[in-house]
Amino acid sequence: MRREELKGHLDLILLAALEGEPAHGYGIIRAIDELTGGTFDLAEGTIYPALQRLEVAGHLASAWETVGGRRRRVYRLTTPGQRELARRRQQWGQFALAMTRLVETP
Amino acid sequence: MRREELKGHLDLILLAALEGEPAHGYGIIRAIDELTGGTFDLAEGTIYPALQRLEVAGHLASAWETVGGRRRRVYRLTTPGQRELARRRQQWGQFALAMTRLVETP
DNA sequence: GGTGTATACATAGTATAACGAGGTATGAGG
DNA sequence: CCTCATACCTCGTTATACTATGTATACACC
Repeated sequence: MRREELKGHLDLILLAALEGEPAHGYGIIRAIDELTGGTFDLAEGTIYPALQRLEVAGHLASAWETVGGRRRRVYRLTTPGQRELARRRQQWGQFALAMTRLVETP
Repeated sequence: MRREELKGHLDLILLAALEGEPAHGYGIIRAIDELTGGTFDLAEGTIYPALQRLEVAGHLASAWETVGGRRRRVYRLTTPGQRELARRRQQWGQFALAMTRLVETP
């Protein structure tokens, strides 16, 4: 899938991915790939900078973990991040509704 | 609405706007604004270059018209443009479905 | 012990496209 | 005349997803 479409929606995806429980970048990539049946096969160069942006913005917080001898940076949703997630969810709903109105075959 | 979200979706919007009958840029802007209840209030600097891109790509064709003493550049959907519209509609469906799966509150 | 694969992180540079700001011109209404 | 709506255009900015590349560990296989 052409990735230009993702612009402006990636943050919502990542915040939503971390809603339930903390996770690390590589794991998020695979989870998204699996959940969407391969529709979103995100590059590492897409995810890692995006997670960093969200942490700088205060929406995520990270901590190092070691599992099976490998280091992971595990991200969790902060309280401001939860608010941001709600805000973006609503925004997505509005966007999708508008798109549907414009694009639906009458 | 933040416009970053539009990236990659504007072409679909414009092709769909021209599906029924030809229209001109300024009119398309107002039609989209009205249909979406103000959610998409697109700037002229967004629309005009986009229409030109689509014409260069062969998906639209344009002709000058004069209505009430004012010149309009009227765009119509070409046959390749209709195929492109169908393709992008399907793509949007896939995108929206994937987003819904990732973002829906469980 | 070497090779390949999956896991896991990171960054530097590029490309693209929507947008902001500015410019031009006509017609109608007061 | 002045303002407003109509109608077009273009240049420069900016945000951000992506490509390419590099690093390192664990594990299986021969």
